[in-house]
Amino acid sequence: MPEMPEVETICRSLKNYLTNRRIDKVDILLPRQIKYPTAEEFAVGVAGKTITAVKRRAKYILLELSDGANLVIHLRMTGRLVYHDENVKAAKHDRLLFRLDNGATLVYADTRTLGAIYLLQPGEENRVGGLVTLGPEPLSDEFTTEKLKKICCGKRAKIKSALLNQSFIAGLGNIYADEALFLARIHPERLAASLGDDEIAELHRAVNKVIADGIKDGGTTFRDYQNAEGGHGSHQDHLYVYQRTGNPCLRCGSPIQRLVIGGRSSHFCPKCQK
DNA sequence: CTAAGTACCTGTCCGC
DNA sequence: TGCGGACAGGTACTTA
Repeated sequence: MPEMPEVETICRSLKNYLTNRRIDKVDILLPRQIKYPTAEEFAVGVAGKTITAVKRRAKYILLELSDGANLVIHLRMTGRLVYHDENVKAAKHDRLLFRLDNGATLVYADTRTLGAIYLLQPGEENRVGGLVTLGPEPLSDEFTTEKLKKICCGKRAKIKSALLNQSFIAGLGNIYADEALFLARIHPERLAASLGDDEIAELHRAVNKVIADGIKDGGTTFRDYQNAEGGHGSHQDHLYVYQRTGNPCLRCGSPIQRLVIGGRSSHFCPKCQK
């Protein structure tokens, strides 16, 4: 569900709520969401530890603990992290309840249960493959036009699929990939290697803009996404193509079309995007 | 190595 | 009303 702007929004709030809070204990309602170590070891490992920092890498949330361990959370499609002031009881889709030293509860809820949670001790950072192989992030110094050119060069994959590959660029998901391609006027089925220098430059600018706009709007809420306060974002009101199939292109008025590319639905303007 | 297809889950919506 | 199928902000695994 959440892409980089949604995860960034959540992390900015969590930083305020969680920094220097101690986890008294964790109630694990669905052990299989913990991928490493075992649920029992996880519970023992976090109990009594203080959260010293809240960080984000791509779509991963990292809670740094006082013993040097890292509590790593990936929300996948429907994961949510919501901070409650009180000692709440478990609701329908709640999977983990972190009880904090100030009486508050950090709730991890996940309808589809696809999310992944890890506790990594110092030296175990490589346990999470997806974290190790991440490419550069939009808006970072490493994500330059030149870098994007190198990423696309020689790739026979369609540009839409390439944008979703986290080892190429880290943080884009299905919404923002479609939005960036619309802004750059590039058809999602174009092969990455076929893009010219000017198109690469446009795409680089577009990726940075859609991600920055998404963060400014506090993310995109379609159904499941909630921020750390349980509220929603507003970027769904400013989308160009995503989930706008049949509606007029905001640039030329042509009906937006939908295609399945790499198993993911893709939305684009057949007239503007070449 | 790259690229594509499938599995993992639950819930909602739409057509028959 | 029920039932089947398509679909949903993602990634890991298998196959070619």
